[in-house]
Amino acid sequence: MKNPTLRTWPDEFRGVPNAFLRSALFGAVRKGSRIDLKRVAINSIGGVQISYTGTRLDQIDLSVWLSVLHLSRQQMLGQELRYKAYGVLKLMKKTDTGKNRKLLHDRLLRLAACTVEVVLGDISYTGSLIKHFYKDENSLEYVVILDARLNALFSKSGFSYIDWSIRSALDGQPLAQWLHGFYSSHAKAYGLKVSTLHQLCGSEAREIWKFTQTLCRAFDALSAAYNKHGKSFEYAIRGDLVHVQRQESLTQCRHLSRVEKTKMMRAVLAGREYRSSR
DNA sequence: TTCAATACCGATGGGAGCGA
DNA sequence: TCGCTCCCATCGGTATTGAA
Repeated sequence: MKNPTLRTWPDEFRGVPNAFLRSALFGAVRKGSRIDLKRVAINSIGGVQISYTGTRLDQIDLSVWLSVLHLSRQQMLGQELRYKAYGVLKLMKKTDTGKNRKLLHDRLLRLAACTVEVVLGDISYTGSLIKHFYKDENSLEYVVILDARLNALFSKSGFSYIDWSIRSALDGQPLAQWLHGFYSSHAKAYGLKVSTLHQLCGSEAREIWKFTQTLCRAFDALSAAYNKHGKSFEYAIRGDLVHVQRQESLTQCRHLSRVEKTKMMRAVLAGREYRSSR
């Protein structure tokens, strides 16, 4: 059987499975030591079940993984893919320094050494995020092999596009990056409790008020990043509820438009009055 | 283009202290 | 007791410079 390729997306976006954006798999955790987990259930919503074995992943791991996927998206999964560290760092908008190269190597190791079990309806995936990788010492290239079964996580409605410019603008702010991914995976944002976000993002803050402080800073940063890129993002925290309003992407507008059209047709067929919820 | 060393910056959570 | 502000330690990231 011929190996599949990933779905493709424009250069300014990155495709990410919703299961990963709506869970604490790539958490908004602080810098520093990472704990090792053994088949731990990861907090998630939307009917996604994830269990994880390996070193705790963070937003930098997600950026590295997305960069590898981006470079691999038009090539056959399951085959050797070759990249220079310089190219990957450039794609990640990181400076090409010894520290960052070591960081890249460590993150690739982490992504290759983990095991993720994802179940979403009739879709499931068990395996590492990078099947295999090594550094070719002759050509100084990284040789990466991605599991062909990863393709299952990129079903038509199972993944989202995230704006790479906005994500890059939030570098160094893991919670803001997590929020960006989370809200990018929803065509329409709905009210959520602060405590729910606290669990979903995998924050290590022990007290909710402390997390709320960080959350406000992260939302401010996210809002500024959206504005800088000519888009709007507004939030409000009322009591323990978080409300978000943002400018939807083109694909999400199309999706919402399809949903609205279906609702309208059903209402017309049933002889009911139709009111748009948008 | 690749790699390394160094100094400094800054995001994050922890904890002390304070007032209601 | 709770919620908040402020300060601090940690440690990953950046800037700069230079060599191969």
